[in-house]
This record gives sequence, structure tokens and C-alpha cells, in this order.
Amino acid sequence: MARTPLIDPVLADLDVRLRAALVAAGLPEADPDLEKPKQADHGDWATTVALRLAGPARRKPREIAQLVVDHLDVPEVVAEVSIAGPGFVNVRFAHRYHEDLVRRVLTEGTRYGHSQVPATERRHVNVEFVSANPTGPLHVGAGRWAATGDAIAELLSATGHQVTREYYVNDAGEQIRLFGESLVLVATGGELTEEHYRGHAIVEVAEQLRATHGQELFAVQPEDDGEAGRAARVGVLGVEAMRQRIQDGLHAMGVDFDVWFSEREGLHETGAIEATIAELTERGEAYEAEGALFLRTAEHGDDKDRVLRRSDGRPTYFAADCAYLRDKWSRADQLYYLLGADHHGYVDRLKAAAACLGVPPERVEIRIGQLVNLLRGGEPVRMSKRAGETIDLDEVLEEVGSDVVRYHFLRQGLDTTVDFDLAVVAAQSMENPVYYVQYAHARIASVLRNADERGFDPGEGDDADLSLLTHPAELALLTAMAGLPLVVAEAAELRATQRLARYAEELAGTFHRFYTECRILAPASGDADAPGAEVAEDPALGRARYHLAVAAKQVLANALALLRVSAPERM
RNA sequence: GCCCCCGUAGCUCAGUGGAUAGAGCACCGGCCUCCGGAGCCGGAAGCGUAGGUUCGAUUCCUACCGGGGGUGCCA
Repeated sequence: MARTPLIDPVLADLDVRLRAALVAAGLPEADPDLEKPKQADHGDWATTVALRLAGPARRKPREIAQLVVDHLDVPEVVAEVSIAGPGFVNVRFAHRYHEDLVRRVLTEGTRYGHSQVPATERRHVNVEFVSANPTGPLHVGAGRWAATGDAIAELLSATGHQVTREYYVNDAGEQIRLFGESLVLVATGGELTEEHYRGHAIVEVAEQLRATHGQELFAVQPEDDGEAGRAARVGVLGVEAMRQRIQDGLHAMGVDFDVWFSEREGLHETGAIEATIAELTERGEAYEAEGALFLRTAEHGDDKDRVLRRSDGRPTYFAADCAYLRDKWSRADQLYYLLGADHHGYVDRLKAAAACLGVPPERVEIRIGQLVNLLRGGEPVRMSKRAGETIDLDEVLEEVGSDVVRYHFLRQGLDTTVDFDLAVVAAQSMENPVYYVQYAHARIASVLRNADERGFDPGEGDDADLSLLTHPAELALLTAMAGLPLVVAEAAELRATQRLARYAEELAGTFHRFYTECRILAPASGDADAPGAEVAEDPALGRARYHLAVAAKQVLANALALLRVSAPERM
């Protein structure tokens, strides 16, 4: 199990003290493993170390817990240490901890929630995602990979890793010739067969090419050396045009890649594929059989050996995969692949390829996401590329907006199949959880505007008497706000965007409850019985709540920023 | 056949060894002379089945049942 990252200095200190207590009590060494209790009244943090030591120490858990507590050098920020249940050691912070937190959030601003993994775990992570074939527009399902890959990249970056967002463009091989042939047929009024690409985007790209290069582009040229050459020539241009459309569409969603890696330019034309095959052969990982060249992937966990070079001498697509992996490894030290479930068969061979190339398997991380069911009013929408019936990501983005699309995908784990119902997402969009979170942010912004208009003087955050924040709703909000750094660290570690999304929802809810129960600005009426009169009576309380709200707004904004969802001032 | 994913509230999903399993939607009942009711409070409702590991299992293992996807010298 991954240890809870002790990125919070207070927790790190507590961790050290707990370890010291174990030693002082003559108990076996163990990881204190601090965790957050589900129940708020169990305290701020808890450790199960006594439960886990019961076996090795051959004593009752509660006795061990008592020993730990007796030997613990309790730090100043801890108000109370108690033993509960079968042997939990619960820790409750002093109020000062919460006061410090508000100041910390205000000081760190947009950086609050970010952290640094230990230097030994810091990586340059190449995050490859989407990588859909540039032979057609992106469909809605690709939005899931776009949103997820982008947020993962953001999380990794926020935890101290260096990140490269990369899109692999499959712009080589048979499909490009076929794509070019499709364009030629569309442009010259020829008849498309079953195997050809079609759809409105193909027509548009054909028209675009005609507008740029003229109709003669689609005629066989002397240098084409026949119709296949013409198809390839047109295909290269068409693919680039389609790729640009994809790039623009992703940009509209706020997803921008650092590297658009062309298979043709980066692997075929540079000779990288041949070089990779040569290296694999040199390493003794390849062998000839039946006229073809095989890679010994079966020795590294794959079902069977895979062909690198066909008997006719052409390298396989898999050979390009190997070359690409090798190229990425020369530019990064951790490779993250985000693939759809339709590619799960690639996992073993890709990891085997890495092993054959001498890349440590743990540095090649392949995540499989389940596919997206596109529905309209509960009825499945066919996503057949051939018939051109796909629903483009662009259309959906235009209809419901990037925030809704991104959040819808990010709040669910990768291994659940996501239903994307256009009717639900578009028509009932006000019920989308993303609005719940954004509303909390906009609501705070609204209060701050009102305060400004009324000439409310909040003073400096440092001067505010934050010790006045003792209402249960205030304490709950403070506790929730304190959670962001750990949530970010865990979400990054687990590559689990839904952790952060659910946290944001929880935080928003905590704020809404605070807002309902605790008035920030005194009511305009001055009525002593009006709700919020306590604020009018104690202006210092109003100032403290004001700074709490500012800090809460910051935390919400930071959580949304990591998901790359907007945090609006107004809705 | 083999491989992967899923099965938690009526529905959509959180919860990757700990205490009383959480949200949203839907349903029932409350809350605006007051900072945004896109909100808040309360109610009813659940871990597919059977074993195993463990002090402790929704979580890990095995089998079974149910649903989804994959399985090419295609690209």
C-alpha cells in the first residue's frame, strides 16, 4: 500500500513523534499511517498503528494504544489525543491549527494544494493521451481521454513532476493511403466503397484541400508513380488538415499538447524504426521465423511473440510502437499511456516491448479507461465511423460547454463505463454537479462584491481575529479546506481524477452549509432580530468570516484549476 | 476458448484492509421581510452469491451468477 504522503508539515511532525513513541514504549517499528477519520467527532486525524501492532507485539490493541499515548510527545498544535473503539488513537488539533491554515491559504494563493514529491520520486513524465487516428474528427468518447489525460498531467505537475503532454499522430501506413483515396474519390465525385472513410469532415477536408491547392491536386501527377502514389500524397496533406482540426477542437476544450508526434516524420523518415529493430536484434530479443522477424515478447509477459517485420520486409505497426516507446524514453523517465479499453490487448505487448528495450517495466505505466456510451434520452447512439453517424466532440462542446464535458468525465473513475447522455447533459445541465461546485465559488465572489460595494473594510488577513471562527459550520469548512494538499497528492499518485472532483463537491457543500448558517455581512436592516445580527454586533467576527470565505474561494478555485474547469465569478 | 473491466440506495456513481458504507438525481416533509433557493435541514432506501486470508473485508484471493469490452504477419 502506498503510504499517505506526509506533505503537511504538521502531519510529518506528528509522524515522527508517533514513531518515537513506539520506540520509547518498546514496541516494534511500524508506520503510523495517519488517516482521516470518517466521522468528524473522531477527531482530525487517527492512526491504526495499535491495531496493526497487536499481532506482532502480542498484546491487546487498546493496551498498545495506551502505551503510544503515554509515550507520545504531544506537539503544541494538538489539543487532544484519545483512544477509541478497538484501539484507534485519535488526534484533535487546537484551534490555532485552523487559524494558521487560513493564513497559509491566503499566503500561498494559487499554489495552495500543490506539493513536491521527494526528489527520488520526481520524474519527467511523458503523458500520452487521445492519440486518435487523424482520419476523422474526434468523437465524444475522445473527450474522456482529453479531459482525463489533461487533468492527470496537471496533477503530476502540481506534485512536483515535470510533464510533457503528447499526442501520437498515426500518419503513416496503409490507412493514410486509404484516407487519401477517400479524399480523391470525394473530390472527384467517385464512388466510395465500404472500406473508405466518409462523413462530413472528409468532405470538408477535401474542399479545404481543393481551396488551397486547386483541383489538380487530386489528379495523378508524374511523380506519383500511379494511383497509389497519388492517394499517399493526398493522404499526407489530408491527414495534416484533419490533425489540425483535431488540435483546434482540443484547444477549444482547453487541452493543448506540448508535442504532436508524427509517426511518419518522427519514426519512418528518421529511420528510427530500423534503428529500433536493429537494437532489439542486437539485444538478442528478436529472431527470424517463417520469413518474418519476431520479438520475444512472450518471455516478458505477453501471450505470444509479436512480429516486428513481415515476411515481405515491411515493419509492422508494432515495430513503430517499439520505436516510439524508445523515442519517448530518450526524452522522459516515466511513460504514461492512457488507452481506451478497446486497446487493452496492447498492454502486455507494450510492456514486453519496454522490457526488450531495457526500459524498467515500472516506468511504463499503461492505464486502460473503459469506453463511453453515448446516449440520447436513454437510447444508445450508434458510433459507426463508416456511416459517418458519429457525434463529434466539437458539436458537444459547442452545445454544453467544456466545463460540463470535462467534469462529467473527471468525476468518475477510469474503470467504470461512462454514460454520456446528450439529453441529460444538455437539457438538465443545471443538475450537473459541476454547477454545484462552481456555484459555491460564484456565491463567495458575490458576497465579496457586496462587501466591496458596501464599503466593508475586512482589514488584512493577518490581523483578523480568526479565533472567533468556532461555529461547527466554520470548523467543518476549515477542516475541509485543510484537505486539499493531501487529496491532490493522492489523486496524482493514484492517477484518480475523481478523488479531486469529489473533494471539490464536498468542499462546496461544506461552504454552502457555512453560508446558510453563518452570516458574513451584517444585514442591511440593522434589525437586532434579523439573521446575522451577531455579525453586526461583533464586526471582528464578520472580518474573520470574510477572510475564511476568501480562503475557501481560493481552495475551490485551486481544485477546479487542477481539473481545468473554470471557476466563475458570476453564473 | 483466453484476457480485461464492472456489479454498492429505485437510478447515476464515490469509497484500493479499519470505527455508524457516502453524494447527486428521483420520492416524502420542512427553511427566504436577511450576503445568490443553481442553496440549506430532516426522512425513507444499499455492498450480486458462496467460500477463503485477516484481530478486522465493500476493499485482497478463489469459484459461481449477471452486464460490458477485447482477442489479426489490420492500420
